[in-house]
Amino acid sequence: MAEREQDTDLRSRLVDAGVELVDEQGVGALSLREIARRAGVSHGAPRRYFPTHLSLLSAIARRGFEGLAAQAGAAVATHEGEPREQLTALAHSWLDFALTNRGMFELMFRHDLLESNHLGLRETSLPLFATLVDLVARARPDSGAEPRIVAGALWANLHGIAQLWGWGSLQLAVGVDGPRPLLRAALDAHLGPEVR
Amino acid sequence: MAEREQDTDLRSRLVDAGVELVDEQGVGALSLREIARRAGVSHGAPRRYFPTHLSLLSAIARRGFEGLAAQAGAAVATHEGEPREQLTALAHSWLDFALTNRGMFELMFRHDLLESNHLGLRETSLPLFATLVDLVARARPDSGAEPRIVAGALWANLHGIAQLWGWGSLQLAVGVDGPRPLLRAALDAHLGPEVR
DNA sequence: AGACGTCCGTAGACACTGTCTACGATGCAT
DNA sequence: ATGCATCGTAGACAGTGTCTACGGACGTCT
Repeated sequence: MAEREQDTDLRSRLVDAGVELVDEQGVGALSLREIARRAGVSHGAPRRYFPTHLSLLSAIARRGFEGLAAQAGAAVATHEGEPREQLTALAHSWLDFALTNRGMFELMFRHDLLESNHLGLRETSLPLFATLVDLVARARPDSGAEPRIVAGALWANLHGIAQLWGWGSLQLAVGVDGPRPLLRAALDAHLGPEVR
Repeated sequence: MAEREQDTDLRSRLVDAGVELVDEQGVGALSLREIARRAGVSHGAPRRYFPTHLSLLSAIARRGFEGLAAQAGAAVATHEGEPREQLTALAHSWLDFALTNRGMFELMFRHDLLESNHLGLRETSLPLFATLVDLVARARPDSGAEPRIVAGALWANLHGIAQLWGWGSLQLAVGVDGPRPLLRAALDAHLGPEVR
């Protein structure tokens, strides 16, 4: 009859509550006091573990980064040895994450709500970008372009599609039924047309 | 000795104050009361013209969209008849706007702060996208790809570069001195390598 | 066993926010 | 001059993040 997750430490309970909350009601619902209420404690309690509102939000966002990194890593692992396939799998995984966990994805890139130092950007985003560079280098070894540049542009493209599609700017203008054609166009553009 | 813009109507004075404010102090400073203070009126005054905080922010953002559209239009007009040049000019203009007016640019795409219907999205963003589609179609007439798709992907790419570069995620990972190489890579990718 | 000290959460205050409502003041039309 | 509509003021209300003082529970040492 013990109330759920009542006996674990408050620190992770708060983050759990925040993850649920952003999932159900979006970024706007992530007030410090609402998270505390959700966790069943008073509004001053979080201060013991998170000195500021932003630090709590950063911890919540970190969960998102970890989830995304795991999901993307799994997608890359399924097509070992085929860089091009790995890249498309990575891209699709990223987009799926953005469209499935909308609130969390928005939070993760609302850098005005995050402590850009403490957050899991260095620890999760950078290695992920490193593998992206590596995959790009192996997917098009003949090209003279610098892989870092291509990877950066591709990353921005991917992010832009996820973002713009997420809030409806693209389906209005482009008029397709899903973001997949855009993703394919971006991949073809940055990696060269697919060989088959 | 008349205080500057004291005699114009309050409606536009409020928007002016907001534009200045977001320029100087960023999106976070755009509270209703602070804008009212800046315009020299009480905190209840804006309600006469803007029923809600979001509607005022939307009016401010509209100024940004108008400015961006004007700037981009001018850039396109300088290279009439050369679609490829027009596209690169458009892209550079867009990026310049994003990096010069950082606060405004952030506001313009914070759709949680904007009334997505009333705002100048339909009136400014859509025609701009239409010219983008047109330019893409003329810049690569031989390609079999649908111009709308290519234009959508390119626009997402452009937006992604502006956004990611704006908050420093890219220069950290890619390690170049400016966003220009990324822009060039994106244009080359989506439009095919430049002929010279 | 008793006293002490540290940890952890509560509760209240403060300044600030957006929204709403009641109230004047101003100027124009009849 | 009288009425009226327009416009801005001022106060209240619920909500927010941060800060500080307080209480209670726990373990350790003498």
